[in-house]
Amino acid sequence: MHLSRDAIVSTALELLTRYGLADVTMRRVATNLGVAPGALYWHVANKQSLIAAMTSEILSPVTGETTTELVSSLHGELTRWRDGAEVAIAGAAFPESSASSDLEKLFTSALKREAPGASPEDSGVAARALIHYVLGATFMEQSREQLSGASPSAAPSASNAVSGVDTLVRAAELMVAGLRTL
Amino acid sequence: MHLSRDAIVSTALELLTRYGLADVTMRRVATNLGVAPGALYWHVANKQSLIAAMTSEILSPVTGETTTELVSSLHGELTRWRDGAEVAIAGAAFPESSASSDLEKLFTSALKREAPGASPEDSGVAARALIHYVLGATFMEQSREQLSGASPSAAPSASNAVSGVDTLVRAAELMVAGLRTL
DNA sequence: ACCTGAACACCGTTCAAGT
DNA sequence: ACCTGAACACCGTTCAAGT
Repeated sequence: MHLSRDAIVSTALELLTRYGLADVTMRRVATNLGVAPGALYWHVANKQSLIAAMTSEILSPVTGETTTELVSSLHGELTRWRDGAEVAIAGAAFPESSASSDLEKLFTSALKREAPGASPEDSGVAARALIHYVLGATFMEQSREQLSGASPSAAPSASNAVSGVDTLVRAAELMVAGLRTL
Repeated sequence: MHLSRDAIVSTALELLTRYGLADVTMRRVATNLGVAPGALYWHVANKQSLIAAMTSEILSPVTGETTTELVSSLHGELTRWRDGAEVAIAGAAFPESSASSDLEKLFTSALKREAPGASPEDSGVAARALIHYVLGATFMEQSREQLSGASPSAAPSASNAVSGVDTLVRAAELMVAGLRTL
């Protein structure tokens, strides 16, 4: 059935946006491709590596020169997908995908530009802290959306005043200020 | 069978340390208590809320006056349990447990003490950023341990030089410095 | 009030056998 | 090389019925 790894990944991403991560199962992906469940395992090692591949796809458009831009871009790409942060957290924990180390490089070099005096170690620490913050905060943001049954594309409710892009950007500013003074 | 919510939670935590989160299933918890699977649902709403209760138990010993102490304490309690960070991330996303807001208060007040000039909003942002960093970094730490099949109680390998408590503490110092200068 | 029995509607993964 | 059929060993959750 000219099944391919790419076809599997994009079908998984379709199921993700339509039904959420809980309904992205190997069996449903297979059914959606008109194929037996076992057929997937010729192209993909296991479900974990499929999620890692989805993560790469989700994170690949992230760009930006400044940390502020990178933080907003990352948050934007995560919220563009249903359960995007949850996928990225699960996918980043699985190496073999360079998705998270690519992200780390982007953030680290932006921080080096904005705080040239800081040591490479400190820039790396700050980069990872910011990335984990965006992932974690966006995950909690999306979890609460799901519990309250709200649609993510709706007008931003006042309830997520504590989250949102603004506080993420503010964390980036704090990190840069810290790098400059230490 | 004098089944209770507490008994369920502590059995779940036993299974966690012995077999890992993937093997903490409602059915196994029930079997371990000598009870039918459905019996659990009289004391616990669902698996999600059981994990939230486990999270409260894991995070409750976290203490510290300074952010450095809090960061090490949080990292310590998470690594004391197999898959501790994964449980905490899943549990924190589920409200109804005050575990994560308690943690937020501890971190926020420590930051206020160390950077009294900062606004309450900034202290909150910094607190959440640090908490998410510790959770995320520890999760990746523990994921890699599992993949390499190493025991967590073994001597710290050189491979996790990038993670560990030191970089987490350093992030706390950067955050405090940022709060002081902004 | 609390628990059992039994079902419902699923999972991820493997692997002989086919083409 | 790539896929099917069919199985293995499970899941979370519900709910009538019992005590």
